Amino acid sequence: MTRATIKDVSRVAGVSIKTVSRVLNKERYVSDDMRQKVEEAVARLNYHPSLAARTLAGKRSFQIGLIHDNPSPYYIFNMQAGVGQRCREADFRMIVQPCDINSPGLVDDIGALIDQAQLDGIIMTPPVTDVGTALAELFRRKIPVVRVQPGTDLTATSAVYIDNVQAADDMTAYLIALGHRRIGLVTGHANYFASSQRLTGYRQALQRAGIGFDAALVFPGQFDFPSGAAAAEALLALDEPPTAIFASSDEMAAGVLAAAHRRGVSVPGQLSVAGFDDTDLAQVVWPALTTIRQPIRDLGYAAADLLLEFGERIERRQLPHELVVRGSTAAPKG
Amino acid sequence: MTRATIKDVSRVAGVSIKTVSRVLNKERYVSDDMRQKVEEAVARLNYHPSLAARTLAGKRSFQIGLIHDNPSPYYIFNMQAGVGQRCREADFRMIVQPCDINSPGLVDDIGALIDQAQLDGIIMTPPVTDVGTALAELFRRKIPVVRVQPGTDLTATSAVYIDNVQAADDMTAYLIALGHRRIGLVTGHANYFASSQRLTGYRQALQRAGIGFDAALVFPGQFDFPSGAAAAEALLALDEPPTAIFASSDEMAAGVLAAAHRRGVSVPGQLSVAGFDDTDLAQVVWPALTTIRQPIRDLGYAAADLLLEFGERIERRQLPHELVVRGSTAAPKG
DNA sequence: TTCGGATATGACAGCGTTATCTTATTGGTC
DNA sequence: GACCAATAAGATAACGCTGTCATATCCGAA
Repeated sequence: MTRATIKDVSRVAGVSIKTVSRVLNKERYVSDDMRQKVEEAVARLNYHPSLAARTLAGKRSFQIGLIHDNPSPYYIFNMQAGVGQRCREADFRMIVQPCDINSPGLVDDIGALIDQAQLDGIIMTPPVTDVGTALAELFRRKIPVVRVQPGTDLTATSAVYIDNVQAADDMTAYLIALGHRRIGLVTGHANYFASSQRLTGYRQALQRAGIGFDAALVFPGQFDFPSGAAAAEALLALDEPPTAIFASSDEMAAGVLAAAHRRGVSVPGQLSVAGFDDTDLAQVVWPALTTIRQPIRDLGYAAADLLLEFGERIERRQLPHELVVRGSTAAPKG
Repeated sequence: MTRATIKDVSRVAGVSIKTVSRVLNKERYVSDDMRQKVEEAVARLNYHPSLAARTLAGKRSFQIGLIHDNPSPYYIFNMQAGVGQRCREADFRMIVQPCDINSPGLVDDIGALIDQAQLDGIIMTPPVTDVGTALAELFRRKIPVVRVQPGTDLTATSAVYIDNVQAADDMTAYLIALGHRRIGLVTGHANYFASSQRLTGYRQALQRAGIGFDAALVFPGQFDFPSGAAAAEALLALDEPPTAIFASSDEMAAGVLAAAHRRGVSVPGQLSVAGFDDTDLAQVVWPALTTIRQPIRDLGYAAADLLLEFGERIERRQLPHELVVRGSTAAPKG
């Protein structure tokens, strides 16, 4: 028993294959009578149209690509979940393509992907969003693109994002409100525009509170655990150490926690620690992290939605973030 | 400028399209002369064959599916990375399909996926591996299947796996060697066959050491953080609490750590804690977890390899696990 | 010298859809 | 009552490849 084709359906339903095609594609000018006959035949034969044939014959492939170079399992998992759900709703398929933004073959790989699979659209996540050569290639091919949290050419493509500046401002202001005056900041990887945005938000909140900016309290990180731990070691070794450390990712915040534990510094008693992202990690370390919830899954859903709803038309959508207070922050001593 | 087709290549190279096809598919009976001409033309035109056309015309689709219903971002991320890498090497594409093993539409969804995309093979991860109806559907379609860590019908399909019994035995024996006699066990979700296998390994090691099995020390978990914390609370509240707790996943071990922290029980001073998997998590909690390294990425790579190398032929491959000692375990006091 | 298998290339049908064009049929308007 | 637009359905040609079959050449053995 081989799989049913559109011809089988048309024979069983007693109509032409074009009519079957019309029903499948929800085109106009089909009588209810015909539609019903076709739908019955489809169900009876358990017919599923061949994507390959649809792609070859038509202009659409019913597939979109998700391109990323992101080492965070949590981020990718949730992004895929969001994009995947929207795809399922539209009966589209999601092709996931990890890549390496430093590879010389990056642009060719992306081009090959689009050519081979005839993708209907592309979603990119940071830091791929800001690779100029890759963007140029996509423009050349005139393929609809949605970028998640782009850092450059903001109006060149559709985009979904959160307000990183405001988010970092919120967290910093929260720590200030608790009574902290010396607040350390561990920044993120320089490849990510979000890193500098968060620094901006941090400075903005300090300034509003009339607290001077102290460059000695800002330490560069890579978004990962070791760099968070290293930054904390350095910050805690200062003559006048901070009473709170705001890390630009939960992973780095976990590193800060580990460094504090190692040094016998109690959290939040002697040191408040804050993260960013609200990944699963935030709730499985001890104490649980005060952090900024970034709706990664929703960002993915929204990205796919823009692609499917608007295609080439450029649209932008900002999603809300949220300050989540848990056990890792408290008022400073004294 | 529209994309190049095989006709363009054949024209530029001055050969028939069939010869181009032969070169592309690395078939026999092509002279070096021809091959070179074709390759030059392919490069010059930046030609990438249409997957849709290849799938429609040929017997293969150059796509395999990865079906999972697994809530662990880390597991999925690494599995995808492994499968994805092997796919890239073979110029195949990976279609990721999350699913819900409790959904009544599961079997239909899988069938639709295979029909629509004409997949060349399927990889399944636990617990989907052991859903009888889904397996039956795959057999009906005679599609090559590789299961990762299957729990039932072990010889029905190709499979890749680690020796869970031995791994749990190794960890338990290690704790015994440290001097522990009362060792708590937090088991995994009942849907996963690995859960009972690990219990078997635990009992096996106890028995070999002449330590009686105490059912009060075994607590059911769900592989997640809250259930680990709950289990630890219960175990630590016993009249005679264990000096070590072996959790069947790192997430649960993190829960155990949190419970210990909350109760002021020092780790590893008063309580040793061990996990399973060696996910990223193991190194970002404090203290870092002693655990069993499960080569998830390698399992994915091996699964794809079996599919691509052997197709329908049933093959099995066992991969090595590894005991990783970190700071969360030590000899018991006294 | 002849024959046959291995090697090398091409012509062309067909895969299962969608797109285009054509052909009714219907219903409202003047 | 004639005409035109809107509606409804079908016939058939692509789409870009692979599979099949036909054909040509080469080389070594009988």
